Amino acid sequence: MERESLDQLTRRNVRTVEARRDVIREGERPRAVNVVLEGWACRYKQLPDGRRQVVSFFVPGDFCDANVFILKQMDHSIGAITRVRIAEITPEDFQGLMDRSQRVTQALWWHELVDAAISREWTANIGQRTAYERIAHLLCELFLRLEAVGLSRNCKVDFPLTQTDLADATGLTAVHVNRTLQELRRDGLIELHGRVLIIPDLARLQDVAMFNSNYLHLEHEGRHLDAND
Amino acid sequence: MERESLDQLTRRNVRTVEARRDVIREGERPRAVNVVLEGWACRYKQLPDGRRQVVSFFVPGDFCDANVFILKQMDHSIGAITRVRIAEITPEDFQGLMDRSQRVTQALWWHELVDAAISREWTANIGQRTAYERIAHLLCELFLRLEAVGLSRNCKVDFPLTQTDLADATGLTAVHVNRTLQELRRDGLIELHGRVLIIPDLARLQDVAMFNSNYLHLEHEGRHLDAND
DNA sequence: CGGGTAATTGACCCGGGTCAACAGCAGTGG
DNA sequence: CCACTGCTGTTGACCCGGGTCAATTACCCG
Repeated sequence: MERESLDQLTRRNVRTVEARRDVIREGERPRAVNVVLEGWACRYKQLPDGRRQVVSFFVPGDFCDANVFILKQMDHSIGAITRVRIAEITPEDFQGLMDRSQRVTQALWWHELVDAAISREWTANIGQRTAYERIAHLLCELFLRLEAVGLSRNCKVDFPLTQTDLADATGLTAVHVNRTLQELRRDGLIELHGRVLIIPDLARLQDVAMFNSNYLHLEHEGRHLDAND
Repeated sequence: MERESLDQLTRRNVRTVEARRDVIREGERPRAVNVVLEGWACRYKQLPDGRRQVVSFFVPGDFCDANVFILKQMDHSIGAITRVRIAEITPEDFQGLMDRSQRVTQALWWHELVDAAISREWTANIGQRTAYERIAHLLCELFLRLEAVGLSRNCKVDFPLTQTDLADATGLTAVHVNRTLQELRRDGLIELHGRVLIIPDLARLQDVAMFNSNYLHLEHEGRHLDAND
């Protein structure tokens, strides 16, 4: 039942944003809760001098901040990586959703908590790991998240990020990402060509990345209320 | 009225944790929402090989994750920096709090959103800024947060972090933090001796740090329901 | 086939890490 | 009152992971 009311809302206001365009920009007033239905997007922050940091990726099923509209303005931008289809849920609809069902509210809190956990993991990733471990870690995370929403097929996922995207997300330069990806390939940990990523032995990749999936909290029932699963 | 019911809850189960002890450890099941009443604490994550990343600091008034008990286990630890007094709010009380008042619920969401925003800012800070900018940025943030809860007095705040804490929070080594603090002192941007931090000209420090306070969302009313203000 | 984006390579450099010694100072116990 | 211990801060010498700059080389798409 909750499933259905959510589905309904995500069908109402759908818009499409072209690849490499912004969904919403830092400084703007958030109008709605965005749900990514299709495609990839990212949050990013930009320093006055142009340096750019991607602070999270959105894959299908992800919410961009339940309740953002509580805040007066965006403190970061959301950009489309590929062309994305995005559902906008108005504050009223969103409130209604939470009023109607305790379970949906729980699921939304769950999603927020996981989102926060991912963000902290990124901080630790960038702060402590070497380039090699760091990229391996990010790939593990993305792979598992895609798998969780049914977007993997025998160790293979669609992977639209450029090396520049990876660089902006890991705090490295594109040149160094390039070299590091080559090492990962050479070591047989990944296959990455064009838009396809293959991780032949996830356990091994997790190992070198010191990846512990606990922060994704994949076992909880709450996740089954995600927009896509 | 909401103010009072919250105050009441934070008086009920208070415990004290000594400096440098853990409040709760990664892997444990979260039992309650923790509110820091007094002292400083931090969240941190530790890699299997010992590298440690502090992913946030808690100062008086801060909530450690509304609703954490939704999750099955902690994906990080919370450690006391100084001796801290912490109120534990049980899941039931917490739920009651939210059921009783829409405004409190909003304030809690506000707090979660700000917490997430801070976490993202840290990611960007570590990913993009130089050591000098990075430390300056962290000091700006902490100063403003302390000010917001009334813990500053003419440009001066109590500052119990060691250089090792700063190192773990910024992804630098303690040695380099030491050298960078000396530079900041030499440039007249900070005075830091013992447990006292003085920022004679905050605007100037913000400038070199490229610090934009928007992510703290200080202007919102919601913050006035924090445990300490 | 032309134009643009993304990936790759090479040469060189620097911010910050590492290692190791030492200084300052608070607490503690004799 | 002083020696002892342990933590925090400081300094110096040396090194390396990753950045910078600049030129190519795929690749994709119309």
